[in-house]
Amino acid sequence: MASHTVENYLKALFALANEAGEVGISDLSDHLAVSKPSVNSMAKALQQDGFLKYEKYKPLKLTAKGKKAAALVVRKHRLTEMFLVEQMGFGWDEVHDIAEQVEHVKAPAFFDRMDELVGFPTVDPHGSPIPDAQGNVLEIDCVKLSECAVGEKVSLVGLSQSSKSLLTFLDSHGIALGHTFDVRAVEPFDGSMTVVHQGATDQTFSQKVCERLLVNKEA
Amino acid sequence: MASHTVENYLKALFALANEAGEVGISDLSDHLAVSKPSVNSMAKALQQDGFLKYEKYKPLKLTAKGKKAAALVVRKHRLTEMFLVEQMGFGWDEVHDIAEQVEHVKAPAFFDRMDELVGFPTVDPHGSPIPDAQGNVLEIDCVKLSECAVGEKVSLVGLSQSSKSLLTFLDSHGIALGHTFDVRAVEPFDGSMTVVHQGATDQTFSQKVCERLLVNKEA
DNA sequence: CTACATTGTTAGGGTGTTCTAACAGTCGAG
DNA sequence: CTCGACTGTTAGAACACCCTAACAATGTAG
Repeated sequence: MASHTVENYLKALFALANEAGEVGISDLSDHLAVSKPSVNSMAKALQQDGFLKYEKYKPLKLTAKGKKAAALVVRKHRLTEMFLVEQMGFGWDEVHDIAEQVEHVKAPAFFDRMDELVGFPTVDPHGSPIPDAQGNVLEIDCVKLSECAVGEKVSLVGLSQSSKSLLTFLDSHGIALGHTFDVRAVEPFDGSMTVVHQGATDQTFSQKVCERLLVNKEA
Repeated sequence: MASHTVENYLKALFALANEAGEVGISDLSDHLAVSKPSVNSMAKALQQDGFLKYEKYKPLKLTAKGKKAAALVVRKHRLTEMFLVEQMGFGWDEVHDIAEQVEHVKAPAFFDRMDELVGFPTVDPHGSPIPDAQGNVLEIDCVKLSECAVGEKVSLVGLSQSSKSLLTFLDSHGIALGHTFDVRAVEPFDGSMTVVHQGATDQTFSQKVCERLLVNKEA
């Protein structure tokens, strides 16, 4: 139903709205690498189709219909990533770009079969939740590693805005989802943290890295 | 490189040119369900890009570049079909429409991995040859069942223009690639043929069906 | 409260792909 | 050899999406 382009706008809206709920034209313009006038006119079109609430000079807000449509695109993206990793043997740092394209396929059966073959997962290879077939998204209970205090023991459950370079960095340090960290020290000067990885090796991460690691405080 | 649309034109050109080598504007117009003026202007564009030789009022001819590009699209399509059947458990009658969309993905690694996972096949689930990565197409040695004479023993190696309804028909008669037929009788009135299927059951097919079944005379 | 930086909007234009309506060329049947 | 049927072409317009240039609104810092 929705074009390639519309799906991409919805996905971006969904991603940017996560916390705020509201998105500015410029945010979208940056995120999609498209000019502001383009976003502006697309905003009008999306409102026309009932995906968006839009008033001049006001931030954009997805409607219920828009949220659902966006979640279903995200679902296709994340199921594809999961399938690429689990069934096709790709690395978690290789799958994003491929999924970006496959997600636009219009064939529910294709994604349903992927879902089945990877065992109905709830999170993708980067720990992001996979919306269900109705477009409902499960919230994951986690905090940024950068917000943890010395002495806490946590495990990695996800990444915020995983990028290829972050994934490569993590790979090169032998870090994967589910791994544990004991927070040993936080450097007040630059916010870098020293942790014990998997109860074995000491590693130090910059604040930039720590802000991207989503962890779960262990029971 | 080539857009979605261009890939579809190339694929159609490739399919229609198989025997003739030359294709009329109207053929493409019918095959792609697009108006003749649209085909006309696309023909000019494709020539501009060196995919096509086009002169006013003359049939269209793919150049070497065009043939290769087309073969590579067909390769993506057929590899996808093979993957859908072999790895994802779809029926041979379900895969065409999905592959039609997946074939446009621009990610060589994705198709290379499919190729590997299904064991570098040379034909797709309908017996059509899969062009290699350089765009070379292997010719398959076969004739139409309708051209066989009484007494011949043949095996099914492919289908010409497999459509969903043909595949469903074959499924419902328990017929699959590799199955054997002994030609028992040819009805002169309507060209229908009676054969022994898999050395066991007698079946009668209309001429329409027999023209679509590509078979190999057994050694 | 004004001034500037940021953000958003309008106007106008470009490309790719499609269409319909009208016209022109080609080719076979008589 | 002409006529009609078919095939192909031109002209003109639409839609989706993108852009730049110029202008307007907003909101914050002094």
